[in-house]
Amino acid sequence: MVTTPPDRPHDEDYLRLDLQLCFSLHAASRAFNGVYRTLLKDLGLTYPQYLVMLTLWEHGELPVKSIGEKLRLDSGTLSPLLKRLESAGFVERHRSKADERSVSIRLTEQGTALREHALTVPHHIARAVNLPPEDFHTLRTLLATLTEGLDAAQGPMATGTDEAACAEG
Amino acid sequence: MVTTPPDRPHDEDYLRLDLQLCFSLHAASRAFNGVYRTLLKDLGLTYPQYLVMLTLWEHGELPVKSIGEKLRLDSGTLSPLLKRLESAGFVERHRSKADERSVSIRLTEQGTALREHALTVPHHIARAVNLPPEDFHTLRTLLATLTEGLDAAQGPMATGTDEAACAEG
DNA sequence: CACAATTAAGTTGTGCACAACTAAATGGCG
DNA sequence: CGCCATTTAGTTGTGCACAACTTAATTGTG
Repeated sequence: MVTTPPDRPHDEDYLRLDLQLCFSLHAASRAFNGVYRTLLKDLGLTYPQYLVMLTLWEHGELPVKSIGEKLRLDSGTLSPLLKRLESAGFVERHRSKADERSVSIRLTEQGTALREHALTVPHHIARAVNLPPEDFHTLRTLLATLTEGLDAAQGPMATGTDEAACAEG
Repeated sequence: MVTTPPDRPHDEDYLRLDLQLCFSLHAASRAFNGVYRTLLKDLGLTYPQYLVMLTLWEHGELPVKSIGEKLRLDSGTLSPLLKRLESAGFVERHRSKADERSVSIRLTEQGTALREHALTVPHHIARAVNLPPEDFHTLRTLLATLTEGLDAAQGPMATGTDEAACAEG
């Protein structure tokens, strides 16, 4: 009763294809996360915390909202994460004088210093990834296209402002 | 400890590249998850639950371990997930007679019937993704290569850190 | 046969993602 | 000015991922 004669490309084949892409993306994301977890353990950072630190190292002091826009994370994720970064001693939080709704995130000395240790991370990752630069670029472009399409399909873009990362040169 | 490389061709650029790939993958994964979340809401499934159901629809009754191998998920993730699928009425769990350590997961009638509703999901996804089949294939291949490389790098792990808990086989 | 090692599933604790909500500050409008 | 919608963080609750651990069944070895 399970076997269906698929003379035409039946819906069930789409389920199979769906599983393949879902799974690939899901697995790649988790594999990535796993490698970073190992590498970042010494730094005392998780993978999302590392993304936040990378953003701060690149842009300097930022309000929570800007970090959220750049990384597409909302306050429900960022608030506790930043609190943990604060208790780890890597960042400071203080209310903006100009707009007391806003909370600005600033690197501490320790947070700034951590960057030196983080510099070795990309080397390890690059070796682990082991993709030719050209594939690397293709992958990143495809992922960006995919995300764009999915975001558009998901809902009419709430924010379109500054539009952070992924402006590769 | 880390030996500092004598010459360094702008480590900071690597941090930027790292952020770009991390972010692309992370964002794509979450965007994907978001679209599925919306589509699967009607079915009463989450994205990982959908992956499990796809696996069961394709392979029929499976022990927890096999599901874990196919989806690269461990019991810590699967046990509660399957318990939720059970209380939703989509699967049944029962101990194997042959090996009482093993728990076999079987679709209920309701779980089997759900497949009919799920058949529309890939259409929506395909439209949302909106990638040419060729790009689609390239993406999947690159992701698989990436995962393979990362998984390989994860196991043997030869970083110069103080990690000494390496099981060999 | 007894007993240690292995295997399968489950449990606990931490952290992230996200929906839905609250609280406080700001800005617009009559 | 007072009032209300909006904006910005933060909070709560659910679910997933994963490390570390526990429990029970099976296997291997003496």
